[in-house]
Amino acid sequence: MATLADVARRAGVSAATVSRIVNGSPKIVSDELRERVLRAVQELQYVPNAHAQLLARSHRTTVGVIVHDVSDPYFAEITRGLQRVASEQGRLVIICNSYRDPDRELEYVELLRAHQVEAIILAGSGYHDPAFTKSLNAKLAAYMATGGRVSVVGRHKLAGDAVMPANEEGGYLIGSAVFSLGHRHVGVVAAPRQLTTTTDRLAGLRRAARDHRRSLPARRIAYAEFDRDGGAAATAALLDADPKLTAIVALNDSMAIGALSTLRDRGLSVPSDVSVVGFDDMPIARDVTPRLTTVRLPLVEIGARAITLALEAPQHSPRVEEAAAEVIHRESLAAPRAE
Amino acid sequence: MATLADVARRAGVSAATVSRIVNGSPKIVSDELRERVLRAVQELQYVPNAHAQLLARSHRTTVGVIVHDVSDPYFAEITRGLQRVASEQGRLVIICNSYRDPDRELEYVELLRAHQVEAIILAGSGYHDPAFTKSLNAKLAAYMATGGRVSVVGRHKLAGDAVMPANEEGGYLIGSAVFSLGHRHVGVVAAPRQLTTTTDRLAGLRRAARDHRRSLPARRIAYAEFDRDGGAAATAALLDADPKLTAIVALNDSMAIGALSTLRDRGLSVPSDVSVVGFDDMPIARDVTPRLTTVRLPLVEIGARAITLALEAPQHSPRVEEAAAEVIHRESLAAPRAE
DNA sequence: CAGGCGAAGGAAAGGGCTTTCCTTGTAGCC
DNA sequence: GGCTACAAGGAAAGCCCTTTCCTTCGCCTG
Repeated sequence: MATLADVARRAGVSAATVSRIVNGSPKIVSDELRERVLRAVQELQYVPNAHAQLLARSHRTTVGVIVHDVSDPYFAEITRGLQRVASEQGRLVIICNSYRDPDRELEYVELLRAHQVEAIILAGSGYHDPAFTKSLNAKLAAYMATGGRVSVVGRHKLAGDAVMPANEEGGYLIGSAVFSLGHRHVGVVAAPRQLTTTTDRLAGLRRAARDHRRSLPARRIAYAEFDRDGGAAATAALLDADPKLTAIVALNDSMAIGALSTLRDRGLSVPSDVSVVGFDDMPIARDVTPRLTTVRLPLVEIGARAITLALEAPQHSPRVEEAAAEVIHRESLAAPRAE
Repeated sequence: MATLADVARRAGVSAATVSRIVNGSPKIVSDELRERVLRAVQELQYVPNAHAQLLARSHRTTVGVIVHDVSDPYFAEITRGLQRVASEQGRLVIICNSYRDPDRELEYVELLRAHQVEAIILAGSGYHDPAFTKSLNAKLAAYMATGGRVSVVGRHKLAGDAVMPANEEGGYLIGSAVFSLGHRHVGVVAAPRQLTTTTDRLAGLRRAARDHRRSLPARRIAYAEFDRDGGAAATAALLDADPKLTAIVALNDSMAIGALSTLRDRGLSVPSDVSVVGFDDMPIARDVTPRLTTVRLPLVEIGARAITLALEAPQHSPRVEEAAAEVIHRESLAAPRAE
C-alpha cells in the first residue's frame, strides 16, 4: 500500500507538500510541484489512510446511528432522513443494527465511541429495563462528558436531545377510529411489552377506549415478536380466545400483515368479518389487500430532526421535539357487521 | 477523552502493560497489576481509539460491502448472510449504499480502501457501461495489488471471485412456466437495460420464448426504474400499447407489486384477467393478493458465499460459484382465459 | 545597501496505540 | 556460590498522517 511518504519521495518533495495538495489546503503551492505530486499520486494509486487522517486531524466528521434493523422499513425511512442531512453536512454515517438486543446496543455505543464519532443517534425503541437503561446511560454520559453528542428517537429516559414520535397520540387516534365505528370486541396484536413503543401505543389505545366507554381487557392483548410472523401468531391466539372479535389493532404494519395472513387462512374476510389496522404506514401498506388503514409517522423527518439536533450546539437543557401522528384511512377498517 | 497513557499513569504502570491487559495478549501479567489497570479503565471510562489501533496493528479485520440499497429486501437478505459469516469470523462490516449510482460506487471503493478494509464485496448488479467498468476495474486492481480481496455478486467482468445468481436460468424457468400455460400475449416489466441483471433475466425469458415457439417483441418490453412505482408505470404503458396482454413478467417483486397495483386500478383481476409473476421471492411476495408466483434466489446463501470467497486465500484463477434459481408457485399465475 | 516582508517549501512534533526488544529480578541447578 | 533460565514489566520504535512553526529566498522600501 503506497503511503504519503512514498508519494513525497517519488515526486521529490516533502510529505507536508503532498498532504497540502492532496487535501486542498489553502496554502499556496506552485503549479509545478502540484503537477509532479498529482502525477505521483496517479502512478502509485495513492489513497490516504483514513485512520491515520482521523488520528492526525482533530475534528470528527462521522456520526453513528444505532437502529434495530435497517432492513425494517420503519428504520429504513428514519435512516434515509438522517443520511440526507448527514450528506448535506458532509458527514459520514455508520449504521449499526442491534436486532433489538440490548447487549448489542451497549457494545455498539462502545464501538462508536472507539471510532471517535462526533454524535450517536439512538433510533431504536426504549426498553422497560432499569438495569439496562442505567448502564446505557452511564456509557452515554461518559461519551457526552468528552464532547460527544447524543440524540435519541423515542422515549429513553436519557439526558440528551430527543425526537418523540407521537406513539401515544397515534394509538389514541387509531383507537378512536376503531371504537367510534362501534367495534366492541377489539383485539390488540402487540409487540414485546418491554419496548416503550409498545406501552406508549397501548396507552393511547386505552385512552381511546375510555373515551368511548369501552375497555381493553388483558385477554384481548396478545404480545409477540414485532414482525409479520409474530403478528400472525398473535392473531391466531386472539381468535382462538375470542372468535367474536370484530377488529384487530396491530401495533405496527408488519404485524398487521401477519394478521391479514392468519385471517385469510381462516377464511375470514377483511374488513367485512374483521377489521384490521396497523401502525407506521410502511410503503407496503397501500399494496396489500385490503389496503391497510394505519397511522402515519413522519419517519424521514424524524430521522432528519434527530441528526440535526445532534449536530447543533448543545443547549443547557435537553431539547425534546414532537413528531405528529396521523391516521391514513384506507380499506381495512369498516364498521362491524350488524349482529 | 481518556487515552491509554492516562490509564497507565493512573495505574502506575507502563503503556505496554495496559495495552496487553486491555487486548488480552498472551503475555503473562500479574494479577495485581491487572487488577489496578482494570480499575483505572473503569474509573476513566477508557475506550481504546479504534483508529490508533488500526494504524498500529498490521492485520485488518473489517470488510466492506457495496450494495444498491440495504433497505431493499433483495440486498437486505444478501447482507444478512454476509453479516452472519462476518460475525463468525470476527469481522466488522461496513455497508455502503450506492443507490445505483456508478460514480458513488467508485467513490465507495476508494473510501473502503482508505479505511484499510481486508476485503470489498460488490453486491450490486453490473452495468453495461465499458467506461465505468474500466475505471472500476482499475480501482479494484490497484486495491488487489496491495493485498486487498475482492468478490462480487453477479456479472461484472471483473477479475475476482464471484457468486453468480442464476438470473438467466431463473428467467428461463419463469418464462417456461408462463409460456407452457399457453400465454401468447406476454408483457415484460423490465428494469433499466444497462443493468446486467436486467439483460440476463431477459435473455432467459427469450430462451424460454424460443423453446415454446413464441417471441418477445421489443414493444412488449417496458423499461422503468427497478422499484414499485417503476413497475406500476411500465405496466400502464404495456397495457396501453396492447390491451390484450394475458400475462406480465416483472423482473423483480417490487415491480410486480407495482404491476398488481396498476391492474387493480384498471379493474383487471389477477390471475383471471392477467397473470403476474415476479422475481426474487421477497418476503412480501406471499402477503400480497394474489400471492405472487416468483423466482427464488438463495440470497442469504449468496451473501454468505460471497464473503467466504473473499475471506479465503486467493486462488490462482478467480473462482466462480453458481447459485441456483427455483420457481415458487403461488396464485398470481394461471392459464389464460379461453378466448 | 540594510532592513523588512511575503511567498513557498520543509522539518518535526504530535495523535494513540501495538509490539519487539531489553532490563531486571528471581528461582533452579550443579 | 556462580551460573543459566525464565518470568514480568518497561522503553521505544514504529504505523501514516496533519499542522505548526521555521527556513530560505527574492523583492521592495527608505
